[in-house]
Amino acid sequence: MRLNAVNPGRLLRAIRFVQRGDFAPCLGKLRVLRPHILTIEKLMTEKDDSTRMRDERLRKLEALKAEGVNPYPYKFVRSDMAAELQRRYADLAPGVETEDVVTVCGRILNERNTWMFVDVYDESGKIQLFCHKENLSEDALKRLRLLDKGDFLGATGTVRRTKQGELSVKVTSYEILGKSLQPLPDSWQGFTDVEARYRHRYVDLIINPDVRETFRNRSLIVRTIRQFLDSRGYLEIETPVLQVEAGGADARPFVTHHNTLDIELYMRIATELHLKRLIVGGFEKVYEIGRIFRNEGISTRHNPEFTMMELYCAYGDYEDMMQLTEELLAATAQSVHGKTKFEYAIDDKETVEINFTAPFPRLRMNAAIKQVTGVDFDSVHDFEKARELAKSLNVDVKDKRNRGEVVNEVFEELVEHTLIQPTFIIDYPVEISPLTKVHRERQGEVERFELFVAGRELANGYSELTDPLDQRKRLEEQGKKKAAGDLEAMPLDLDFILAMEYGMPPTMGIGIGIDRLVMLIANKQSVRDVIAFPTMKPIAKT
RNA sequence: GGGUCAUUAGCUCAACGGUAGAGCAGUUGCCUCUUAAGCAAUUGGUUGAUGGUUCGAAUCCAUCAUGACCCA
Repeated sequence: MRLNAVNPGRLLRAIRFVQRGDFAPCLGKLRVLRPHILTIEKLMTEKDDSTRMRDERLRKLEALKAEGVNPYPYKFVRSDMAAELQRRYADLAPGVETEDVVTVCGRILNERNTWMFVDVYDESGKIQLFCHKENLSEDALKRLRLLDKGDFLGATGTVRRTKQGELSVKVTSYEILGKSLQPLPDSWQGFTDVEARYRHRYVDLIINPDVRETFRNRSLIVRTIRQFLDSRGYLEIETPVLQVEAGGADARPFVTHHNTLDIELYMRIATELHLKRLIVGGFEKVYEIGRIFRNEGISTRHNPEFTMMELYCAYGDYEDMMQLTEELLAATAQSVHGKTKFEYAIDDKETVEINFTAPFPRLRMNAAIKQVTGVDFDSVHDFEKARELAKSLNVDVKDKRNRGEVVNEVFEELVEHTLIQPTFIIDYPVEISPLTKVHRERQGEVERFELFVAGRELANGYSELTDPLDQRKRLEEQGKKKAAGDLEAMPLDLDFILAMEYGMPPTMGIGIGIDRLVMLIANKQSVRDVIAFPTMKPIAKT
């Protein structure tokens, strides 16, 4: 270790060597250290910038308390929201003062001219406070200096519009409603660090108005779906998250443990099997908007927990289901945009207008593949030939075990990303659809559709398999896959089969990924932008 | 899982082998005035972590951590 470095950080490391007793290499240089000892001691005792800023706010907090002010009071009664005032006084001319007294409250995000002008934001928007010395007591004026950006404030005063045209409340009294101890990011430069925004979403929400907008839209979309379905007589019923077997989809579940039963439980990967039990039980229209958990990778398109809407309706088939889906999706787009067409940025370069106006085109999977590649899988019936064909298209199918998986892989690899406008891909291979009725006309296929928009899967629906004997056979096939090491294969849920043996009416069903739907309608490219608190790796403690 | 890039003050970013800087925020004055925005002064850093190379590392190398993008 050489000690002629003057960087305090390096010196500190040198000190550690000395503390360890390893000072032989630096004996001759100790004299160099002496002038820096003070710097080092300062470094070791002084706090970093963020702590000092917090301390500054703590100082103000104590000062407030010393003056008998409770910086965290119990309640505050306001007369008006900011946006309501902006509406009501939209025609008030610059420079005009009213005698209307209002009381507002919100978070301080900006201040100008040493607390003479204070921008307060409530959930609806902004209102400026005008704190002039002629309206405030000397104490109140002085106490303004104990405020910080980020504090919650309530204020009473008269409404006026300043000469510069800003609607303001001329403050006669104010009250601190919640002291902030943390400095907010710079409001002009913004808060752009993606990781920090997800980890500290509350700060993101304070600083970035479009983030609040996104979650308002998300709520609106979910509410629209509920209203749409409720008005058609659908019943929302909650099904278990904790299950002994996690079935209904191809995915690896999260495993958890029940202490008193001392058993492993799985978190659901779909709501399908329980909602269908409800159809057996006599409900004819059921749905659930619920959290699903899949133990998979994390990416811009995948979060381990996400929200899915699943719906089942007796006596309908997949054709009826597609029709309902079109109407439902049109309604969600309408609720946010007021129309069924909207812009979506597929990537940095390309923005398209997505058209959610019903009806969406239907295209058989094999026809879609033929359209893109020129290859017609309708005429290929055996596994080996299908595999050869896929290889000729440069699609890797070495881990595929049957013709259906190969065809699906070709579709996902080559066709899926080309489907920009809403398109129903219909008639899937039977091997990859263990819960779907076989096609009434076409051998080897099932009555299943998936809806693709902007190159991504958005929904998945079928004419539900209701034949218990066929169902048992198909799940036994899955069991073989599982035994062969496929971790995503479905388990054999014997109670589900038993339920079906009691008899089940023809049923249509669908699952719609709510997060992906919100991404589309809110024009977001990452699923983390539409999940308030996305799953993050914990930061390693050092 | 693989590749590329990123990580420097509270925030947004410079410095790319030679004394770690700016703007904003913060603090202290003065000023009762404003729309990024009054004026002036000023504090603030173990450059993500750990090792290594070097006379000298924010900078080069290795490993790790976290994230973004692309691929699987």
